[in-house]
Amino acid sequence: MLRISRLTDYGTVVLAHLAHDETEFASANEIATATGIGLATVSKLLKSLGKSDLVISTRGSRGGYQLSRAAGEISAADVIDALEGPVSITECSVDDHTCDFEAVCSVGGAWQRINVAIRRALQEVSLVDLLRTSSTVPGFKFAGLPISVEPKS
Amino acid sequence: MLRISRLTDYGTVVLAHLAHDETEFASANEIATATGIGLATVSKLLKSLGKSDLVISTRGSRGGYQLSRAAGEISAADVIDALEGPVSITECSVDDHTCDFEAVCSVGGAWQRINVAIRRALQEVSLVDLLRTSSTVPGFKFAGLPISVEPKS
DNA sequence: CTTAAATAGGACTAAAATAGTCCTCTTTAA
DNA sequence: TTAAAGAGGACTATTTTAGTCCTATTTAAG
Repeated sequence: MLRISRLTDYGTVVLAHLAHDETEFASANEIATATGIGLATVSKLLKSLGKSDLVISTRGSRGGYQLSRAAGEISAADVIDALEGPVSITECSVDDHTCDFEAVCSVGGAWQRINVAIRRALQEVSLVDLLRTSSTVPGFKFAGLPISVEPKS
Repeated sequence: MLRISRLTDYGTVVLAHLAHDETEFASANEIATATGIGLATVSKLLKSLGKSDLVISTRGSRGGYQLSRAAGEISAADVIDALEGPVSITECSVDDHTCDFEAVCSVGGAWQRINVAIRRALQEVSLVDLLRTSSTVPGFKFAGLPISVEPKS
């Protein structure tokens, strides 16, 4: 447990596609086809990512999405923030301390420190790292046949 | 987001109580009273913590719970493992890679590295740290009156 | 100037996880 | 023998999450 939601995971895949497509521009449809994630879901993700300025959208016919900045400048923390809201490991560490048990709670501050440590780990990994790793895990096979890790549309 | 469940948070409070009670022994009832968490919930937590050998139970009248080892030897990771199962930031990093999208997924390994970093952060914080922090956050007040951070039963 | 391909923004539903409660059984001290 | 505890589950309600769908807007191209 202690995991990111599946949508956030997908969001990373979507961003990775954009980071890695040589044109660095693609429609939701293209991304859905390339990644195997449903169009509606990809679309929803891209809208959220747009609100957080991780992608830039172009509307209208021939529209699509592109990364708002270099892949190296987008961290895992950015993605989680965009799709799940700010990282905070406990409820009480989220906003202005509205925990009912605060008076009685003998825990507390240490979670904040853990939070900082986790956040640092998440900030130190960028989309580039996420891509680089995948290329070092080659040779996936299906039914005995090697298949492309990144199907080009 | 990316947070531990509320029950895990409570679990930490429960363990902190045991770590900090000078007798280091208490019944579920006493802990519930002291912490303000419902008895049934405390009871459930302690049962789970017992299964993972973080606490030792004594059955029968005058029974109760105590920590199975020194508070310094119980890490936040232990608590999360006990109450939520092993930490793994993505679904695909959990067990034997049963992700449907693996063929198409260009992400992957980097999450594992993040996972390791998070786990390390969680392992480096023990119950002792969780307690120590609370004592450095003194002077909590309710309705203008300072109240004890740890109400003795 | 019309059409088709896109994104924007929500509303909505179904499924899954979570929190919390409750019941029955066993153990053990008094 | 009784009462106070824990053990182990079953169960329910709530909340969160995932996924879909609908309508409006934007824009390139014919």
